[in-house]
Amino acid sequence: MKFSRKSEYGLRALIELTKAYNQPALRRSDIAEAQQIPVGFLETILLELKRAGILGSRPGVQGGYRLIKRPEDVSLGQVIRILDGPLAPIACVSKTAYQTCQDCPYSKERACPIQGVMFEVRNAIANVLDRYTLRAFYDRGRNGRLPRSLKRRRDNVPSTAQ
Amino acid sequence: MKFSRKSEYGLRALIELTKAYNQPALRRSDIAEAQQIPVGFLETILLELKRAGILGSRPGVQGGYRLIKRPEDVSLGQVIRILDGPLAPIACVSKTAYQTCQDCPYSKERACPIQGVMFEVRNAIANVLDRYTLRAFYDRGRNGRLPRSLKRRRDNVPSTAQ
DNA sequence: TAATTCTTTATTATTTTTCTAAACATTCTT
DNA sequence: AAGAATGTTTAGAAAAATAATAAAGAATTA
Repeated sequence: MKFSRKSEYGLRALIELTKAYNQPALRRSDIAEAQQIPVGFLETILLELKRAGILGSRPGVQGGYRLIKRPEDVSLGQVIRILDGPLAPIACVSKTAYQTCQDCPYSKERACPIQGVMFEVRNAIANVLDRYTLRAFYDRGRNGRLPRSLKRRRDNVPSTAQ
Repeated sequence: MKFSRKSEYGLRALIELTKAYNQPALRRSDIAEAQQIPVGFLETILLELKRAGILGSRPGVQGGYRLIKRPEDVSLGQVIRILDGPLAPIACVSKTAYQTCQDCPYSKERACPIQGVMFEVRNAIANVLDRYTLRAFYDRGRNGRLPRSLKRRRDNVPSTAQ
């Protein structure tokens, strides 16, 4: 259930771009260096984020990438969906990429004993990731804590699990 | 963020084995047929579940696999951890398989702007999966609904997301 | 026009997942 | 004790997904 390297790199690149919001564009090589990301791979990531309308770019001297949406208007869920695809742990509970499960022996979905749980998992993930925006990267001071306004509704239930 | 086929097959096999709880063992070929799972792959899955102490088995005539724990004592989270590994979306927020992120530029973890969110995601997933047990497969009648006793604490927040 | 930087496409490498095969061991029945 | 039915183990092949690289091209600025 890991996120891909691509999502991780994408988020880390967006940390840099959010810090530079409303400032001169960042070259991909600068981002790559700051976040230790292979520059060629970063390229494909930045372009996907650009096509999705989150980043803008300009070639040439003084060129580079910059965040063109307000940090508070970009949720981490959006970013991860762009780079990694649907959040749903199985296709038959995805809201935008729904597919019947291949080989699923339950023709009527109400009868599938797994679907309900997976739907809850999907919602639980989406509830967290759609609640956080890039603003969390922008606000974050040197102590690394979230601003109080974002701490509401955290379900910080203790667990012995992995 | 998909679960692997292995986890899906494992859960589906456990549906059959839970329905047959306290009844004669099921042959792997019967499970494979009922749930449309490649029998060779199923084999490795059943053996992992056996080594983890969830299933028992016996060779020979009348042999097969059976659930040796009570359905209510096996959470879906346990099953998925056995077959797919940690639930955490990145290693640095796993409780039992913690690792510092490779190439992470934040030496002090409190300073990583991503870790907090991912920790919440991990908890959100674990909260759902550790709350459901195989009992959900045992109880489930032909209407496919959960028994009322299991519906508590469901965070069924509507979302437009995938 | 030349330097800089993004853009696009293709391709390769690596890793993970999924699946198969075959020889072996155990249990039960007769 | 023999033989049939079934699980066990190991190795590894095949397929798919992920990660990374390369190279030629296009846009922008000075």
